[in-house]
Amino acid sequence: MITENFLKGRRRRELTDFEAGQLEASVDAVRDLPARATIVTAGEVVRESTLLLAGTMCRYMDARDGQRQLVALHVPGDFVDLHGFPLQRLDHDVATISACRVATMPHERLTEVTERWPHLARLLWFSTLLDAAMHREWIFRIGRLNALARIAHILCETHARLQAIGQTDGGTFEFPLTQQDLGETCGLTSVHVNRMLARLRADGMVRLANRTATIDDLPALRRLGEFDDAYLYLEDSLRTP
Amino acid sequence: MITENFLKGRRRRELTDFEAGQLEASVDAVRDLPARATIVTAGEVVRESTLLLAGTMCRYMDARDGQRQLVALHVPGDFVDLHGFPLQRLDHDVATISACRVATMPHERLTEVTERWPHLARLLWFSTLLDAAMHREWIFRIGRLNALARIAHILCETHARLQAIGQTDGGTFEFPLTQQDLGETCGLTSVHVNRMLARLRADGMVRLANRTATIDDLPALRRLGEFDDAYLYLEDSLRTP
DNA sequence: CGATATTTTGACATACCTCAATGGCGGTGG
DNA sequence: CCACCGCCATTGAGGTATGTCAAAATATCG
Repeated sequence: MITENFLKGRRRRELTDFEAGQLEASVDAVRDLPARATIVTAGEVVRESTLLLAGTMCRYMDARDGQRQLVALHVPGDFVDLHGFPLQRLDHDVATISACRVATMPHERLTEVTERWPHLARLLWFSTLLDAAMHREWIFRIGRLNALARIAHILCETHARLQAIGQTDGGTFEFPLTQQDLGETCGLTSVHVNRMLARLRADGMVRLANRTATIDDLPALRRLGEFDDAYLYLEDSLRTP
Repeated sequence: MITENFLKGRRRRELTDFEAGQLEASVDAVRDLPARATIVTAGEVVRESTLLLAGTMCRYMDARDGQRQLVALHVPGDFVDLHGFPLQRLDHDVATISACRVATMPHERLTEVTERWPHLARLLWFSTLLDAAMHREWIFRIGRLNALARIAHILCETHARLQAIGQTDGGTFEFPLTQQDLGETCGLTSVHVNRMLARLRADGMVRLANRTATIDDLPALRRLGEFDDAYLYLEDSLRTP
């Protein structure tokens, strides 16, 4: 089921079977993408939107000196470039991190569907505002937390999001980011990320290896990262107080 | 005209007179707020949305130790809490910086209007995605630029946004943020902001005084802050290449 | 199995923070 | 209208988290 993970585990997800069907019927292609492939470039006009079915993707911006800043990470169920539907063009690049499977929907079709079904339109709008809420949390993370806490925070976030779509096994989940990537999401160098990860490992909080993260002490990690999942708008049953 | 500045100067602003009228008719109150007043608290259920008519507002989040991180600044024409319409509750606080005038619209009314007029709905959606685009730029600014460039960047952004609504006089515009506030938007301490502002002044780029900013060398400031206004989605006539 | 990307480690540099004190400006009340 | 008070800006000295550069060790991929 293509829309299986869309808004899964979110509060107010009232996506009816009918609406899910409307979305499915809007899909014009399902494709497999290799790791490290760019699918949208900043400034380019976007004519379709991409729903991530499997794998990890990211959105990023480049500084003049070529340094990269990630502005979002995406997990299955996310529309990675739905912002391009109302905006028409994107201000950033979108790329895969791991190999991915995606479904695409033409914008014309989304226009029809949203004009016809205002409630579905509101759900799509809602999903883009979840991105915005995560953006805000990232501003907070980078602006106010130190390196150790930033890393703790993004790991908690990813764990919570994957848990919501049933892709965790206790504290273990796929995490295909390199330490370089992690640095680019946290505003740090890969060298410093490496040292901080060593500390988290030594303190018995998390281990990263083989593109897999294992959280050994979630409460401690959440405390350290000042992580409160309210901004993810999850169902109460998925939240940890 | 209450909606005068809404999406003013934005590419694809096709807000018709009729649509503007529908929005105006949705207003249930126009109010004046004092400076430094909080109007929405994180977690609270939001039942109306607020259009800023005059003054400067902000959205922010607090760290455990009480440090504050601004996540958005708002100028006239912005819906400061429209995210609360699809999200129902907000993950951050919303407050005034200067004294402000605002118009409020009940969510029930917005639901009616957007269900009836899908095109207007798309414009409202668009406006929330402008916020998201600015959020991304803030992530980039804080994650990748040094202190001097961060300050240059936010000043360029504010100048461009105020210029779009006709509230600049050449390089001069109202800027009611204290150096403390500026630090909270850039992830810096007020002491360091002070030193950086002194440098920008000495280099003949900007002066801040009396809640007023004066940009003396915009090209240099843009270069320094790596500022490219593409993410503001302005009409071509308002852009500087 | 070689080639390449990623992680790890060390030594050193620096941008930014912290603490603390002083000075200035604006707003308020008498 | 002046004087005071409080917020805000400014300056200095010293500390620290994080960056830079470089090399070695290890994992991954074809």
